[in-house]
Amino acid sequence: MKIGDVAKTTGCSVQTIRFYERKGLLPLVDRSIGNYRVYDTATIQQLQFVKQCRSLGMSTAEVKTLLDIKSRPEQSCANINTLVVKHLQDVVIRIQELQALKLSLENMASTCDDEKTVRDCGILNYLQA
Amino acid sequence: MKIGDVAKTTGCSVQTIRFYERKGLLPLVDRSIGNYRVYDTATIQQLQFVKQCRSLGMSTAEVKTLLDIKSRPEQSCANINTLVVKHLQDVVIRIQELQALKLSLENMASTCDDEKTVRDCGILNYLQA
DNA sequence: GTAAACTCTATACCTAGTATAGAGTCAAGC
DNA sequence: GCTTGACTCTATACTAGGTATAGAGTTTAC
Repeated sequence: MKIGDVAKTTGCSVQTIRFYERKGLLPLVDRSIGNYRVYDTATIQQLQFVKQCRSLGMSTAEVKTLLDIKSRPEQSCANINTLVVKHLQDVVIRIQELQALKLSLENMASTCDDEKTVRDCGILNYLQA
Repeated sequence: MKIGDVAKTTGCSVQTIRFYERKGLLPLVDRSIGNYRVYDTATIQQLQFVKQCRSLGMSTAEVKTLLDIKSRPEQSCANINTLVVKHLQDVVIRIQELQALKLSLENMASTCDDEKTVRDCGILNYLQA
């Protein structure tokens, strides 16, 4: 399978696939005579794994860590749990931050309507306070 | 006031202040004989305005737009409201995305504990499905 | 045989800063 | 007057996670 086909199959762009390879999230695959990348099933599955992790908001560093752990199937999976729980905590914190932000913005938005001049704008007043 | 004092006063770093100047969020201020930036009160207030907007999650482009509008005090402030409401909507959408993400992560985390091997890890299984 | 579609590498761009290097400036102490 | 340390200057490189190009080579269809 060539990179364009892999892109269609997985929904990742061709550039993104090459980017993941450079980042070490995908192995250096074999090349054809014309120097085209040739993908095997295992690598395509790994790309789907990476994509899934990324869609769950993990950083490439986190994904790389997971891939490392994944390559040692006999060991304990405790550090996988740790990583996921840590990531989950980060998401919870981010949600809290954004909810606080939302309150501030709603607060601010309520101080003005469309029928004032810039000089008398409640929002601008809020922002300057 | 020199840039270091402005940094202390506002809580922005010296580099960030210069960065904002380059981005057009701050004017090109006067220079001393030794080519040091000399800040007046209005510019310091503008920096505080920028900082406040940024702390509300606005992009520098949004802040620049606000500054532009702010400079025409006689006009209607309708587009300020529009900008803020749009930004608020973005925040709400982001919160929803993160909440969906949180559910997925919790779901995934619940499929495994620390007492399995990597081979049998519920989380990895989930990520590969 | 040629044209279109594909792939290759390398490089630049994006956001919102942060972190350096190397040079110049200023104020205090001696 | 001279040195030392703290400050400032510009320019450049780096971060994450890609995206977008340029210019060259390859493959495929007709």
